[in-house]
Amino acid sequence: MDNKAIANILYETADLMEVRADDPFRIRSYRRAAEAIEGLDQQLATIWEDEKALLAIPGIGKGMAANIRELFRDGKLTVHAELLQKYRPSMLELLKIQGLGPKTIALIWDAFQVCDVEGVAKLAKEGKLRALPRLSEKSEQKILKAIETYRQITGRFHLDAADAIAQKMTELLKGLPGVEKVTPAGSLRRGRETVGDLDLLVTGDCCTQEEQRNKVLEQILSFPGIQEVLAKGENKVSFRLRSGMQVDVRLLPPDSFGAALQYFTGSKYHNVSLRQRALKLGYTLNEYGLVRIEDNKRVAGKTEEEIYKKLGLAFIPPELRENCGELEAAEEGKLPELISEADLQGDVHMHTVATDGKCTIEEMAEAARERGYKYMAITDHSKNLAFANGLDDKRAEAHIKKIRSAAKKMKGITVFAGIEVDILEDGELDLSDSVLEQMDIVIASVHSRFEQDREQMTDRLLRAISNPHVSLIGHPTGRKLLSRAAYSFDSDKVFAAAAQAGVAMEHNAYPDRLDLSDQHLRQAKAKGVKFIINTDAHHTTHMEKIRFGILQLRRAWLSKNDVLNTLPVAEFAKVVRRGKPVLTEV
DNA sequence: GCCGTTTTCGGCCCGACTGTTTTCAGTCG
Repeated sequence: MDNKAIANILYETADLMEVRADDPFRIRSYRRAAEAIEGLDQQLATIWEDEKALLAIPGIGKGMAANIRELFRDGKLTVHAELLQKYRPSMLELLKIQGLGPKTIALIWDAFQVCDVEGVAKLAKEGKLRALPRLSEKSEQKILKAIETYRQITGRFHLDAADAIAQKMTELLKGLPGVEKVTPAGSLRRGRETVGDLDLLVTGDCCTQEEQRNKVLEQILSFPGIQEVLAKGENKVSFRLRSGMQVDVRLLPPDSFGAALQYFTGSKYHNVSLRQRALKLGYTLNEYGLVRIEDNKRVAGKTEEEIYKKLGLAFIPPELRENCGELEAAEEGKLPELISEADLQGDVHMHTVATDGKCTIEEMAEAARERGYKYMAITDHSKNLAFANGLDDKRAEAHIKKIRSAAKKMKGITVFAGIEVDILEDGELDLSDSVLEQMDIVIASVHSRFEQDREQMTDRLLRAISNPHVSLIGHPTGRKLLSRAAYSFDSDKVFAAAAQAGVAMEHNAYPDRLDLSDQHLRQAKAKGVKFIINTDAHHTTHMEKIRFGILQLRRAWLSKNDVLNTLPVAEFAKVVRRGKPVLTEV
C-alpha cells in the first residue's frame, strides 16, 4: 500500500463520517492526516512499524498511528470498513455531485435508504425529494442538473492521475526479462488536458518469446488496484482500476514499435490524414508499419521518425497531432520550435504556510533551486480568501520583509516577493496600491463570484488589468477540470487589453486547472499576449507538475519566446514590474 | 483525533452565497 492509497482511505473515511454526522474536528483530523501523508517524501510502508517516526509526522497522533498500523497489518481499516458496510461505496460517488453535501445525502438516506447517483436522480425525477425538509422542486432541478454535469465528466481523469498509473506500470515491468521499454500512448502522450482510457505499450523480446510473455502478462495482472479484467489475450490486457480508469496494455515487437506507437498515439483525425497522405504517395500505413503498395514491401515501422520521414514530413511532436494544420506545417518545414521544460528559468506562483501552503519560504526556495531554477516567487493569498488565511495589508507587508530576509540567505536563486491578490467582485484588488507597489510580482486572480454574467466578469478582469501594479492574471478562466466550468467572459476583449497593457496571462500547470486551455493560449497569442507558466505550488512536491503545463503550451504551438519565465532573471524582474523601478537586485 | 509556554482538556480557519429556514442550515472554497 503506497501513501496515496492510505491517504485515499483516510479521505473516504472522513467523507463517510461526515454523512454520519461525526464530530467535525475528528473528521478534519482524518483529512489533515491524509494531506500530511500525501505530502511525505518517504513511503509509510518503510516506517509504519516505527511508532516514533509516525508520531513525528505533523497531524499524526496516537490514534492515527494505530490506524496506519492496522492498514499495513490487516490491509484494511475497521472504521472505514464499518462505514462502507453501513452506507455502501456508491455514497462516496454521490458526495462528488456539486451541491449535494453530507447533510442532504444523510437526509435522503434516512428517508429512502438510497445512496447512489442513479437512485437519487430517480427520486428527483419522480418529485419525491421535495417531501423532505429544506428541499423543494427547485432543489430537485438543481440536483438533476448537477448529476447531468457529473455524468459528463466521469470516465475522464486528470493528466497526473493517468501519468502516475503509467509510471507505476513502468516500475512494475521494468527489469523483467525481455522488457525493453514501457511507453504511454494515446491522449496521455499527446498531453490532452484530461485522459479517458490509458494506453500503454510494452516492447521488447517478451513480445515474441512465450515464456517471457507469460511472465509479463502475469505481472501486469498483479497491478495493485485492479477491479476487473476486461480482456486478456496474447498481445493485450485490458482492465479497469477501482478508480474507474480503463487501462489497455499492449505487447509489441520492437521492429513494428514505431508504427504501433504512431497508431496508438493518435489522434484519430491526425492518423486519418496521415494515412490519406500515405496512400497518395503509394504507401499504406497501419499499426504494423508503412508498406509500399507496388511491391508490398515494408519500408518503415521501427520508429515514428522514419515513418514521418518516408512520408516527406518533419517529425511531428505528439502534442501537435490533432489534425490542426500540423501535416502542412511539417511538409513545409514550418513546425515551431516548441518550448520545453529545460527552457524555464523560474516558477513564480507559490504559497507557503503563511496562507494555505504546506511548506515554508525557505523550503519552497530550496526546492526551486534544486530543480535548477534561477528564480522563484512567493505569492501567498490576500485576505478575501478567508478560508486560506489570506493576508491583509499589514500581514502582507510583514510577509514581504520575511521573504526578503529569506531571499538574502538563499544562494544560487533569486527569491521574489510577490502576492496572489484577489480580484474582488467589481474588479478592485483586495490589497492597497501602496502595498502592491512594494511587490516584485503581483498575480491578480478571481476566486469568488464565478457565476457573474459575461459582461460583469469582463469588466471585472479589464479593471484588474488596468491596475498598474498587476504583472499577470492568475488561472485566467477559473476552471477546475472535471469539476467546475470556466467563468464566462469576453476573451477577445480581455486578451487584447492585457496585450496592450503588458499584463501577462498565466498558464497554471497544476493538473486540475491547466488554465488557459490550448485554444485560449492560441487565441491570446494571436492578440499579442505573453505568458507565464506556474505550478501554483502549495507544497515542494507540486513543482514537478510543471511538465503537465508544458504539454499544454506545446499543444498551443508555443515556443520559448512566448513565455516570459524563460527570460534571464534581470529581464524577467523588469518585465513583471511593467516599467516601474525594479526592487530586487539581481 | 491532534495539539500544547495552560501536561490535560479545551480549542481546532471562516466568510459568502443559496434557498426557503421568517432567523438559519447547508455547501463551497
